[in-house]
Amino acid sequence: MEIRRQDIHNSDIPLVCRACEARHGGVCGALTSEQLSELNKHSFRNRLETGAEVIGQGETVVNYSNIMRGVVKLTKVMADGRQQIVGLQFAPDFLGRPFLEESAITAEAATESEVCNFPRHVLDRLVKRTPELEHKLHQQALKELDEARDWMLTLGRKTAQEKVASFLYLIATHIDPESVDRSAFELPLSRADIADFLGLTIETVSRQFTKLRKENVIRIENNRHVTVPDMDRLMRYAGND
Amino acid sequence: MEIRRQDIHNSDIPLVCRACEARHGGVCGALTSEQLSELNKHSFRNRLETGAEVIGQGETVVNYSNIMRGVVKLTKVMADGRQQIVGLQFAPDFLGRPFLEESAITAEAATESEVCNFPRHVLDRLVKRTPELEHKLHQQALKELDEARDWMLTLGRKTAQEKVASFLYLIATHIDPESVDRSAFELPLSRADIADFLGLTIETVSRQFTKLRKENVIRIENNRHVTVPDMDRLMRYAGND
DNA sequence: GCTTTCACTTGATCAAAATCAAATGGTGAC
DNA sequence: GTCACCATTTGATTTTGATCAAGTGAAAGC
Repeated sequence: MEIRRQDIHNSDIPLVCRACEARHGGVCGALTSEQLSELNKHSFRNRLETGAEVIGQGETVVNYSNIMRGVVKLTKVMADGRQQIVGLQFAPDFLGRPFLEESAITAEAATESEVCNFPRHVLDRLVKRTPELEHKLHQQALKELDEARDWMLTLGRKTAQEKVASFLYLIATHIDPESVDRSAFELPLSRADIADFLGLTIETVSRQFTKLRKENVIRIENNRHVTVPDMDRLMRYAGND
Repeated sequence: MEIRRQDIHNSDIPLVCRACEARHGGVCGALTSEQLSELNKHSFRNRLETGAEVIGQGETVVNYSNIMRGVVKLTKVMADGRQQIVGLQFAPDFLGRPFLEESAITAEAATESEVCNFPRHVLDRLVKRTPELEHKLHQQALKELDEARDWMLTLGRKTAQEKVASFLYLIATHIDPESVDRSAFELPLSRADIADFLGLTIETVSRQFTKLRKENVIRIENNRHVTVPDMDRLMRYAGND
């Protein structure tokens, strides 16, 4: 089902939206120029330091957001502090759980990021009047569901080595959607975050990195910069044949 | 956001739909009587034996379904046969992944079940014309996403005992939505399926059942019938404080 | 009635990852 | 330059759950 690109004059579009990448890839692409103007009146952008919280588990949702730049992690915590990252969102993803007052997860910036926020009630009103917008949000939810289920297989059935390789493969294919060369990238997560994403400890993550490095599956510089000489080989290590 | 119940005369509704529970709880509730009649022309019901496959991983999706009765498990398999259940669907859930040709998962009956099937292209056409229907499907996708993320925490961070307790709690609260007394129920899954749902082996699942039984958290008869004397206690064993 | 089969349980041993502990290496403050 | 701090790595040991193997019990077939 192809979506017809709306023929809108750039001059009708709010200034800040014109150069926005999320406008075409993200949910704003479903809006007419008037709707965009309306939404823009209530929206504001902000920069997030690494670790800055967008919304906390159990808190009342005030805003939805579009990620303009950076990586946002979605986490769940248990009462005793055990933590699991249940999703990673990359620009230009929509951030938020429509139709619920209270957030079941914490969202926080994994890297220095920039987001564009809209009040929940404004977007909710817009969704009711704009089937195309609901369709976009529906597609986003389905994409996240597919990703969550893929990751459930990783969490439930893969070995530590396969998990770490799966993580590297995920980052390689998601960090920079435009880039042709996916063989070199910066890890957006610390070892502790990676452990929380994979259901492992930081020690095990570190050991598996060392092992993959010694087997020449990856090269690592400065802890964060990774090079993958053979992506298919990494994929095999990840158990995705 | 409350959805106005459509004021439809029963006489306009297809005979088979009149007594259908999924009509109000499920996606059909979003349809007018004409739309329901239209959809009904192309739909058919069938009974599924335990283990019967609704759709296989990698196959082309021909039908969507509503679960009328029973429990359907959604699984993913790796090339070497390792398997993970990534979702359990209970009546009257909608079954299917809108907008994708190829299924990323296998869906099969965990118990003897009954489903109502509609051809994909018929429902897809209806979705485009019926925002209310897309809204229902969107809500269903979001519900499944919430459940998937809850389960990711279970898979990634809980101990074997907490996992088994979490499974029992999940079944207790989902198997019979109408029932007030949730303290006695039949397990819809074999030990092997439970292991695949929890990312464990059958031996570990069995041992944890024995342990929970010895600690009087549950009682078990005939392997499948479970009684929970204290649901809050089970919840604590599941790590959900 | 007896055997076969299948699901489940129980026991013994093993291995993978967690835990506990210490070392390394880089960065920023002074 | 030195110190303090933090993230990461590496090493030793322990624990949890997997694996291998044998048993039990109930239902189905002959």
